[in-house]
Amino acid sequence: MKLDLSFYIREDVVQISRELLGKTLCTNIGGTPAEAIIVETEAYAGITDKASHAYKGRSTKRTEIMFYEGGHAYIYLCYGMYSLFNVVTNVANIPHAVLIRGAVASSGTDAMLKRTNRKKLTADLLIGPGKLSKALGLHFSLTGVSLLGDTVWIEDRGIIVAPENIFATPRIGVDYAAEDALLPYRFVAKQDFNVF
DNA sequence: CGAATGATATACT
DNA sequence: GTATATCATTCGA
Repeated sequence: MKLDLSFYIREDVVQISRELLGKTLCTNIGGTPAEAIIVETEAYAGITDKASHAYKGRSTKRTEIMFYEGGHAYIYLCYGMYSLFNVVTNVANIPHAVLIRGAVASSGTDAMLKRTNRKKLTADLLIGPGKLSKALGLHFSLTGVSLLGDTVWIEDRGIIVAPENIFATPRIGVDYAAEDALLPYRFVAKQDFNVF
C-alpha cells in the first residue's frame, strides 16, 4: 500500500526516518520500473540542523523544495556527479527531509544493472546515496516530483524491521556541520531481506 | 589516500 | 554579470 500524505506531514522527522526502514521505494522512470527496500536513512532537521541545506531558514532556488509540504522528492547534485535523493517531510515552510542513503534491490534489477553498467547483482549495488540514485534513475532534474504520483513513490509492503535490528549512528560525510555532525540521526536496518 | 567533476551559493566588479 | 570556493560521494591506486 502506497504511503499517503498523512505519513509525510508529521512533525517528527527522526521518527519518520526510522519508520522508512523496511519500506519499499518504487520508481517508474523512462518506462523501466524498479523497486528497492530501504535499509539506511538520515534525518535532516531543517533550520536547527547545521548539516541541512536549509539551516537557519536559508531558502534558495535549489533548497525551496524542502519548504514544500511533505511528500515531495528533493533530489540534488553533489560532487558534480551524484544525485542524492531525499524525502521532504513536515508541513509547508518547515524544511525537514530524510536522505535515503541505502537500499536493497527487490524488483527491476535488470534495469538497475543496466543503469550502473554492471553485469551482476551485488549486495552493495544500492548502498550509498549516489549509487542508489543512479541505479533507480533518480536524476537531479526530477527534484520536486510528488511521492503521491506514479513516477516515484514509497510503499508499505508489510515488512517490519525489529527494533533490535535498527541502529542509530552519527551521520556520514557532514563533518562541516560541527557538533550537529555527532547527532544520532542516521538509521541502519541490519536485517537479511534474502533478495538473492 | 586522492582525483574526478559540475551545479550552486556567495562575494565580488 | 563574472569569479571562485564548496560540497549530504565514489572509485581506483
